[in-house]
Amino acid sequence: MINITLKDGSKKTFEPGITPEGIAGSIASGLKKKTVAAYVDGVVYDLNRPIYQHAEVDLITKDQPTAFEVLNHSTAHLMAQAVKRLYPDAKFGVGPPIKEGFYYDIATESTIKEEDLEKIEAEMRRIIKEQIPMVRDEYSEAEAKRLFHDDPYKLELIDELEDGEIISVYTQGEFVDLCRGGHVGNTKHIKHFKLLSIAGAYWRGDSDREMLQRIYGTSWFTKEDLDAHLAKLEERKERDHRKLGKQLRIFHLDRDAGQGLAMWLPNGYTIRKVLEDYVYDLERKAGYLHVSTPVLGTKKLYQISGHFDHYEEHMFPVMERDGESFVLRPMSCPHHMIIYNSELRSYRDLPIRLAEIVTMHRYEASGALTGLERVRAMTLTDSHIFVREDQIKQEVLAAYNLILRAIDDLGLKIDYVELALRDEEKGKFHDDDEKWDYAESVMKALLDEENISYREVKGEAAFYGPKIDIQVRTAMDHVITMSTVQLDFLLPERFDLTYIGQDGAKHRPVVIHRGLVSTWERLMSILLEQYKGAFPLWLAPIQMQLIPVNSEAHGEYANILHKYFIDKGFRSSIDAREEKLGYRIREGQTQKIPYQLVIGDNEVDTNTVTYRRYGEKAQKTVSLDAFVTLMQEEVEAKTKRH
RNA sequence: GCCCACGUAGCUCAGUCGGUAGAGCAUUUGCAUGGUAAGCAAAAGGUCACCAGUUCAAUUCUGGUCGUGGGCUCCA
Repeated sequence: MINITLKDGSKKTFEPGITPEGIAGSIASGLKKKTVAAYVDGVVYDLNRPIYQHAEVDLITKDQPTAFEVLNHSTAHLMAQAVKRLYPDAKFGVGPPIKEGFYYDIATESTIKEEDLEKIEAEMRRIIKEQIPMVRDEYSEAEAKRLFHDDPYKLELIDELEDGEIISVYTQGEFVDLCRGGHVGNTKHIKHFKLLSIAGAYWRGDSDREMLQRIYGTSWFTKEDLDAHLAKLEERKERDHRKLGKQLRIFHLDRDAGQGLAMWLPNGYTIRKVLEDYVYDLERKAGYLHVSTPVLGTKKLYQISGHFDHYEEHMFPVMERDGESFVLRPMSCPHHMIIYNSELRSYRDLPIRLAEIVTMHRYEASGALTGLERVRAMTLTDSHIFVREDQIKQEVLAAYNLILRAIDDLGLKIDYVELALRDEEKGKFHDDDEKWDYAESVMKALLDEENISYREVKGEAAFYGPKIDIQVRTAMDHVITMSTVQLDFLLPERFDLTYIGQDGAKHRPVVIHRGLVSTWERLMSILLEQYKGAFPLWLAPIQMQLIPVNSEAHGEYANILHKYFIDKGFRSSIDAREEKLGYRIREGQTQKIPYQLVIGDNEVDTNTVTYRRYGEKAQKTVSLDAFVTLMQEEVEAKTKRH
């Protein structure tokens, strides 16, 4: 007999060979139904994997995240079996569970088309009906290699396993796959799934290797969960900034204007200008000095900085004129270095915080371009802070706090903070271990002292130094780098930056690179998706729409109000067209204008306005002054509506 | 850049098993004048992304180019 200790501390004895399913069934039949797999001494066991030793067992029930992974992993296998039946030459790469489902990478001479997914789904249902058990076996490396002798992908994976690691193989009817597990034990446990899309994916994620066909799918325990997930995917399409950007006339892309070269339409530019003014003011109050520098610069400038050597492939090609080489700038750091050096600096001058709204151009791979999210011409509020070493901590922290403030004002949420460090890869980072060690230790110490929790990522640093990246999760569930604070000991050296210290000697300043809220392009895509196009009042391109009931009777008063609002600094519009009231209201609603004001006899007679807030059905009549106060307070509150 | 799919009016889409196309909304013009999500009618609007090939004939079939989308790679 073996002793099984359950999670709640209770102990039970079983015959050796008992399975997690058996343990669950011995406790309650309801539990058996809910159990998908189990942790046995910390290792995930299949529902039907026998246990032969004394062990601690923690049953994994359907409501746990691990259960979703197990289910989706098993569904990936189920799909692979179906694919193998339909495409006998198919070989398989990897097929893991992912956050919202699973995928499997497939190599076959045939091209699997979107319309084939239905056929594969049908075959999967057939296999479910066959109630095929998923049986786990353990192999030695040599045995496993014999088993998969005609599958180059599996052989490569086996080769990379640690020596001595147990190689487990799952047999599911005629289908055999190398796999770590765990699984749901039998195909009959898989019920509610859908294959979603087909895409290309490089083998091992390496763009030099062949491309496999990847099928994405998702699998759930209940039909309700599956339907809810599919509805969520639909809902995401409604939030897509490309769709909203067109509907609300925010930006425009045109093939003749250039791929990835977005044009801002009046509505979009209005929002951008509000953001620019907001950031300018925020920085001004935080002691930043604003500058402006050209979009074009010499190639030499970027050779001095080292950018050209590291990023030439991401820059537009060099232009030649008068025997000199020019490039479109991919960033502004070098210009700011030159500005710093344009006069003699004293230790008393530092820190010097230079800021600029910078337009820059980067050559992004054509396949990477996406709406406003990934473009080739972008504008961002960039800053370089020149400090003495003793000022690093206070200035990094101040920049960090400014970022927190801006993200909060925009109504966005930080997902996590990342500390990007270098790794050993040669040539990727500039070569000065002493400086690197120091810079990395300064960043770590600062985060630790301030109790900021963060994830360390090796190899993600800039070539000139470590960086703190602030990651935001978008409404589309993408994690993106919103803001960054980077420490740089390299560029000051390359540009020979100095200041005169208290001792009268020359010293080298340190540069802090700071990106506040990504680029306007990317920020706009995030805000569109975040607010589903219904912008908070302070950002809304049109804040109120005035609708006179009858333009003859009420048009004059409406016009007076309109001018009054404009004078007060609001973005007002008036719709006095000879159209039905309902028609004009509908149009304002589809444009998601925050306030609609209908002006009729009542309003003219009593000097009031009747408004309807976007998203609400109710109408309210208030005095003109009360309305203006309401608007001002809401603009002031930014995203925090009272 | 790579794999797959897609590209029809300003927008959203239908259609042509090869005989140069249609709807709704938007636009323009009449008529209607109204209290919270589409009043009625008419007109105008398209080299069916572009370039080749096959064919008596191509928007439709084939090839290429460009663009867009889903992914992969990349993202200072």
